[in-house]
Amino acid sequence: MFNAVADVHRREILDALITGERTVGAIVDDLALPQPQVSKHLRVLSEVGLVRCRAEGRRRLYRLEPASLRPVQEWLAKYGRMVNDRLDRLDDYLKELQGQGGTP
Amino acid sequence: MFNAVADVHRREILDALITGERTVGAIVDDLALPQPQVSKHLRVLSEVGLVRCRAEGRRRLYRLEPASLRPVQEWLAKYGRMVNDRLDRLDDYLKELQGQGGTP
DNA sequence: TTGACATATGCCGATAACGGAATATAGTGA
DNA sequence: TCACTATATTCCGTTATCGGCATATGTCAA
Repeated sequence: MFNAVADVHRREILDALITGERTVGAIVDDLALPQPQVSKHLRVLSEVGLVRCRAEGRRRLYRLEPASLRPVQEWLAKYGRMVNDRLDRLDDYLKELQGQGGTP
Repeated sequence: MFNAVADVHRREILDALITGERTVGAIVDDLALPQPQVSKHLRVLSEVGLVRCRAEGRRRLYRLEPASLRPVQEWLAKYGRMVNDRLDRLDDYLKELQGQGGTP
């Protein structure tokens, strides 16, 4: 799951699916990646449940299954307040400023 | 960055640092990992800025730098509403229920 | 059925990641 | 200085990953 999201191209594929269902070919065009690679990445994303496939004629429509991102979101949530709260680093900033002196 | 977080042990190390600064030895004890591995993981985390090191005598105190998680958080935020919004999957649930019938 | 299109799969080579064991470095106290 | 503790680094073997290419599978259209 975390691993699936760790790959840039996989994230790009997910991003491309935000707007809705998309054909493999459409994704290929969007990302300018070779088609076999896109298929392989879609397979990985599919295996971890981040994406779902629906066949329509000879094309396959992939769509996001964003609920599968919840583990990531939940893990991140533990840090969420700290990430946003810039006051956490205020003392660090002060220390750094003191260490460097006012004018370089 | 995403890669650093993709590793289970690295996530565990980060988790161990949530409560505050910690010695390498303390982390080793917490996670029951061999010390060289912990040091290596800390190096990786350090290189992407997720963690900061402070020397005190012969020990090194590592602490979180949670602001470095912001890229992850921002990327995830694009899906955030969908992840939480269970209504997104309502139609899926309905379809599944219809497909399975009421009583197995 | 044949041929064109859409997608998936298999195979290969290069490279990176991870774990393990040994060892190096650095600080501490006698 | 010497021994000891704490941490980092190196080397190595194994395994996973990714990209590229070729090819298989399946589907439409005529």
